[in-house]
Amino acid sequence: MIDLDETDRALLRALVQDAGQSAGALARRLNLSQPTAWRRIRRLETAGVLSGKRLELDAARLGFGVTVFLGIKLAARGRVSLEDFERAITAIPEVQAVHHVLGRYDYRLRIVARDLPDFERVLRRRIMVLPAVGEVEANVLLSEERLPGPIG
Amino acid sequence: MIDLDETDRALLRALVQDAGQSAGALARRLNLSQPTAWRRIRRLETAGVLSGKRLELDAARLGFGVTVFLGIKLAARGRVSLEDFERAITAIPEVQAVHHVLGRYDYRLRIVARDLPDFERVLRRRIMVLPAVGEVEANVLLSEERLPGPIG
DNA sequence: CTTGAAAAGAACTGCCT
DNA sequence: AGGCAGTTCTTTTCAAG
Repeated sequence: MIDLDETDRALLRALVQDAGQSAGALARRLNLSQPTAWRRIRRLETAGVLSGKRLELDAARLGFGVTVFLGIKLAARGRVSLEDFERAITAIPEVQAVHHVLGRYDYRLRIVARDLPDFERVLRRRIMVLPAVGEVEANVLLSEERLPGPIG
Repeated sequence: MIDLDETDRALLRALVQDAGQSAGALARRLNLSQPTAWRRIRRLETAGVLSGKRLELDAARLGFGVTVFLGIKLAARGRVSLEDFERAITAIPEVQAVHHVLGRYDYRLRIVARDLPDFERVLRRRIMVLPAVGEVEANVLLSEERLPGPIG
């Protein structure tokens, strides 16, 4: 764990919103010299704070109009191997994210599908057929907003 | 909605995993010329498929060791304004994402906190005090894995 | 910590197949 | 559509105040 000053926080805040900005552009925005901004960013990368740049895709424009969050409680019967379940679930192409969680459910999945019939196919033929699956709860995504979070 | 050939898909697959690659680097990887790769990426940007590059932060290294998913059902009493609720919830610094969903819950939040006592503070003093909040369910994140999804 | 400058590389443009 | 060669701009690195 590293500690940041206000300038570091400002850099992170700017980069979390748009990672496509150059060190030079950030320097101008924050009234820093270009080498200073560049060195600070490099320091954060080296410290492992910046884990990577990821591309955000517009799923709807690619024909995937439906996003569903699934909560899954594993079946209690028998010894269920978490590794086997995770292997099976990550092999489903429509699964975008797998969260192992504590609480009412054991896993929380983010799934995309072309439309609701397509989602039903994924649910019935890919998810429900897994022997480990117990209770399932679904939430269909209407809209989402990402926020900077407490770092910024 | 746009349709992609195999080359576009390969480009997206590469970029989803690491958005920090230049058009030239991608061209070499996929046996394309630099201008071709560049033109295709630009075409995808113009079409709105690439909605942006976001920086992924390692929350734990920044001192935020706890991530919790909250499902919130709005209170039925009175007319609850979704806009008011969204305004209040997005003003909480610890909230990283707000999903408006259909199903057992109305909203699904991703929240980060320094530790469990800190999360309890956020839950009690920030979330539960909102008049619109009805039923709440929490899932503490143990581990997560992001996958390319069906586009790649 | 800054400026200035040079080397490297990326982005973009026309022209040609 | 795809590629070649070239120009322009930015990033990155280094040297010096």
